[in-house]
Formats: sequence, structure tokens, C-alpha cells
Amino acid sequence: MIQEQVGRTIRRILGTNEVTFNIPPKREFGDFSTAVCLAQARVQKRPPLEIAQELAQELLKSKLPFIREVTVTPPGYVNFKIDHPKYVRSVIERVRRLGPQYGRTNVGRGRKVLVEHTNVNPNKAMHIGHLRNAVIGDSIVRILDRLGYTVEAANYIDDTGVQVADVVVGMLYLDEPRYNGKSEDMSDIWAKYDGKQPFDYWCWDLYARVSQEYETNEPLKAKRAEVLHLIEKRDNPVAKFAKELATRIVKAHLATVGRLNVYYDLLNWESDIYERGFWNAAFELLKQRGVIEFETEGPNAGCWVVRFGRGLVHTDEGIRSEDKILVRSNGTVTYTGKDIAYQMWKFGVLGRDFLYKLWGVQPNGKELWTTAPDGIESDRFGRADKVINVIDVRQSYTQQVVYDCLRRIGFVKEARNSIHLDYEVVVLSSAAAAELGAEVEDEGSGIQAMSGRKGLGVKGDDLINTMVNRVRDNVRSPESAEVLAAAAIRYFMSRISTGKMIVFDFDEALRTTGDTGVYCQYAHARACSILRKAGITQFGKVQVPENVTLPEQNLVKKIAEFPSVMRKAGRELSPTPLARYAFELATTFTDYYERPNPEASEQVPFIKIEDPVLRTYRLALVDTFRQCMANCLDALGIAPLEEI
RNA sequence: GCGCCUGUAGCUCAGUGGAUCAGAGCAUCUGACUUCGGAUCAGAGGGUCGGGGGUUCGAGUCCCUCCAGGCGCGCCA
Repeated sequence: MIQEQVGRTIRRILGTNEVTFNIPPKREFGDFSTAVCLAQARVQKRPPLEIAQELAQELLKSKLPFIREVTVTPPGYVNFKIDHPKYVRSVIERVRRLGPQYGRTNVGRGRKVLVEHTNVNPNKAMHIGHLRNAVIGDSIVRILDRLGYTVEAANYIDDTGVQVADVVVGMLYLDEPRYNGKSEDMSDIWAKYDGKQPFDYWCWDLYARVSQEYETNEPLKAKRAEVLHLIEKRDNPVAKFAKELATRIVKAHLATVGRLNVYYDLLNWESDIYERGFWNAAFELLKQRGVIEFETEGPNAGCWVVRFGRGLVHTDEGIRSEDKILVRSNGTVTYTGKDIAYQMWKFGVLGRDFLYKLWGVQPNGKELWTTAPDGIESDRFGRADKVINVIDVRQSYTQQVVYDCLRRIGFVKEARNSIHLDYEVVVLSSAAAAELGAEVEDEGSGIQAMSGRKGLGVKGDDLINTMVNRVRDNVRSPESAEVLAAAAIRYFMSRISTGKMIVFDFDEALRTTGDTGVYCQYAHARACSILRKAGITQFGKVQVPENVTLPEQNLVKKIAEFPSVMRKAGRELSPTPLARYAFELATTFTDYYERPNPEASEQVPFIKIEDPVLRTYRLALVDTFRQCMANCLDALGIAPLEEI
């Protein structure tokens, strides 16, 4: 906040729009500095040193509240020294006044953002790749919320796709007793699930079995098309069965991500997109605006297409058209087509809406709603100013097609406000894949994609369970183990930039030392423990000594950074800066804890300090840290532990 | 063929609109526990920031090019 204040003043004086700060190489120069005059030199065509000296003069005149001294060093840096006692007091007071609100701003006030994430096919257990999606998505929801946006978290459920159909085929036709094709009563089918393992785990294996069986069993594969067709037709026993199956899997998914504090506002079912005729509405609009054309010749004859690229192109697999097919020659609509309609709904420009029903209340106390054929009308969902779709990078092309179609229809603003938050996938190392019993096909690359069809992957719950087991022995309560495990996994998924592929490694993912969520939790719990033992809950007027030690200065400066880190995370749509910050904050606190006064021959524990003024001051800093860390962890979806 | 992403220490990764940025953790080695929580801390070794070129007073960061790896470009979903 102090740098922002200085930055504003410099912008006013120099008339520039960007001022950045950095830390000088030697402490004597100052607490922070700026090289803005070096950049200005070119613009003003004057020596940078001259500009810097004038700027320093002006800055001294404007009486910046927490600046004690402004100096200039060649070739033109302007350095600032902070009035530490004054500054420390203001930071302590600010954090205490704002409490859990510290780090929140209202830059997004009045703007609604719809963030859609998770979007896992409801036919099997989630794996760690799905976890990455959920963690990134939920973090973005939390970050944007703290920046003042109105945020709606949506989870799209594709309950009508082939993946669900495959598991339905498996349940109905793979083993005895087989479905007779018309009975309403499915109880003997449901009885195939023995309950020995979670339902989503059971389906994981079933899905892999069906997929393998397809390769040799043509009659079974024929059942897939039949089941798919019945699901799309709705209003028949198989469709009802599929919906029930998907619902049970969705419940399992919500339980899995719930362990990581991931929550939603709305579940959007693909079957309701059908039900409510979204595509028809979009199709009419596409035709009206001439975006879509009926092809009468060439490779796409009989299809409705949108013109893209340069027509015919060469690919590794031969020559094909770059035009995008939205309606196949058999009259069915493609996934991209449906997605265009759905994306329009998100902005409230489709002219049609879902019906809604309350799904339940989540552990965080917030209601979860779902779209439903027998729901009620409501105008509270969708209608967003900005839409963020959290989908892995492999969908980049399709997403761009969807957004471009919106633009062509005339929804230019909506297209511009459509953001594909693309992140890289989680893959297995060849070693990890082999450990899971996979036949590693490609020896050369050293990595192996997870595959639901092959049943190859690390299940999300398995990872969480393993982590819980690992920390269990060192915690004071079983609840702490669950929270600590969630912290470790969320942190692990958050600290790596979204653009980087995660080659999953158990040891790295389960590490509890060093740069981990466990370390951050530990620092927080330690602060809580100190305050508990000190017996202080309320701080009155805190007196700050004239000599603020270096560790104290560093801690205060770090705490003061928090709001700008939050803004950066929002700007970059990434939890990575916050994860990084949480760790830096923790190490800075540990420095302060270990050696609050490096000049002293002996370090006195805070709670044993005899001077009541110094004791209160040191403990107030501990409390300020505690609050900041709690807020940071909370933004990362990690519940801060007061005791481990 | 075209497009996107990635390449920083042995390993996993940070690195803000160019500067004072060669960083952290893990691993290795040496130290520190009757003290506020040792899942910690202090210290050491370890780098041509994939190669080359360019712009600039200054490039891990921007531009070009090459190399390596990954992904995408379906009448699949």
C-alpha cells in the first residue's frame, strides 16, 4: 500500500502511467526503489540522473506519510527509506481493523463473472487431473470473490454423452443378469453393484472393462449407439437409469472435491440443455445472421458448417476441410454446436433459460442449485458480464471456435468477455504408470497420459487418502489430518503455473517438508499456539519501538504485500502467486520467530519477554501475521489450522 | 503442413510491464533440540536461464531464428 501511494504520486508528477518498484542491492540505499527515471530519460531526452533529482525534490514536497527519506543513486535510481515505527503501526492497525477482510478489494464491484470448472464426465471416479481443474477453478472463484466480483461457480455435467452411455451399457449388458430391453424395474441391475467399494470406484473398473470388451465384442458395441439414442430420447427406463447413475456419480464427485473445500453455486446438466431446446434457439440465430451454411458438395456435403481457416488444408492424416461442422449430415448437432448455445446462455443472450431446483446445502453453508426439468424459473443464474471456462489446454481450438461463433452472430462484447482458462494436463511418469500396472506403450517419451478407457490413472480420493495416512501420526486430531492433507494437495496443485504440465510423482506430491502447504499450515498453527500460550486475545494500543529490527521490517513489508498479490492472482487468473506468497510469508514469519532481534546476543521467546510494551508489540506482530496467513490460505481454499 | 504451450541448479519449480534477479524447495554434505510447536533453523557445494542472432544504457524477461519435448487442427465427446 505504501508503494501504491508513492507510485500514484510519481505518476502524477511525471505523467507516466507505469511505475514499478524493486529492492535495492544494498540496504543502505533504502527499503525500495524505482528505476522509472531511466525509462523516462528516453521519453524526455534528458539525463536520467537529472530527472531523478527533480523527482526526489518534488516527492519531498508532497510529504508522503511513511517515507522518511528519498535519495538518488546513479545512474538514476530513486530510493525510499521507510519511517518504520510509523509504518509498522499502520500495518498492524489496518490488518486488525479489517480482520478477515484484509486483502479484499472492490475493483470488481457490480460485475458478474461465471466461472465454470470441474466438468467431469459422471461415469467414474475423479482422477488427479480432474482435481487440478477443480483446484484451479475454485481458487479463481475465491480470488475473484475477494476482488469484489459477483461470482457464480458452475459445474457442467455431461450426463448424455458416450462416456455415461458406456457405463450404462456395462451395467445393463456386460454381465448376467442382462437387461431385457423394456422393463421399468432396474433393481436387479442395481444389485450388480456389491457395495464393497465406493460406487464411483466400481464404475471406474466397469468403464475400463466395457471399453476393452468393445474391441472384440461387436454386439456389445452396437448397444452403445442404442443406449446413447435412448438417453437422448429421454422418457424411457434406460434414460432414467442413466440419469440415476450420473446422479450417484455426481454425488461421489462432490464428496471428493468437498474434501478439498471445492464448492459450487450451480450444476448444469447437459440433459437440461437438450430439454430446454437451447440448440434450436442458437441454430435459428446462426441461420438468421448467416453464420452457418448448408454444404451441398465436398467432404462436408449435407452438413451445416461455419467457415473457418482456408478451406482445404493438409494435415498429417491427409487433406481435409477447416470448416467447422455444427450439424452432421444425419441431422444431429455436434458438441461445439451445443456449446455455442450454452455459452450464449451464460451471458443471458440466448433467449432461453433452464429451470432450477435446490440440490442441497454444502458444508460451507452455501446453497447448491441444479438445473432440473421439473424446477422453477429464476433469473439469478447465468446473465454474466464475463465467463471463465476452466478447461484443459487440449480444448483450446474448440473454445476459440465457440467464442468466434458468438462474435460472428453479433455478440462481440460477449465473445471478448469469454475466457478459456486453459491449463496443462496431469500425466503419469512411465514409472508411475508401470507401478499402476499399465503396459507402458511409448517407452521413449517417459510420460503416459491418464486414460479412463484404460482405467489408467491415480484416483483423487486415493491421493487424498494416502496423504491423510502420511500425516496422521503427527497430528493431534483426525480432523487435522484431513485438513492438512487437503492443504498439501491444494498447495501442490496451486504452486505450479497453469501452463506447465504436471508429470505426477507420488513423492513430490506427498512431500510434507519445505515448500509445501504443510509448512504454511505449520507456521499458522505455531502463531496460534504462541498467542494461546501468551494468553492474549485482544490488543489495545500497540506501541512500536523506535528501532524496528530487520526481521520485523521484513515481516511487516511482506504482510503489506498481500492485497497486491491478490490483485495479481486475479489479473493472471492463477493461484500460483498466492501459493508462492503463502510460502514466502511463512518463511518470513519463521525468520522473525527464530531471531526477532539479530543484534541481540540471546533471543527471548515472545511470551517470556519481561518488558510489557515490547512483549505486546512482538505478539501483535504474530497476530498480524496469523490474520494475513489465514486470509491467504482461505483464498487458496485451505482451511487454516489453529492446531496441528 | 499450420497453430499453441514448455525448456532456469542433479530433480520439482518461482521469477511482477526490462534494471539491484541467478532464486526457492527437494536431494547431498556440515552444524543446532531441558527454550514461544524441530513437519524447524544456520551454513556449504551445485547455473553459459535449450543454442544462436537482434533491439537497448541494460534481456531469464521483448523480437527473429534454430533445436528438443508436449498438445491441438474429427460428421469423437
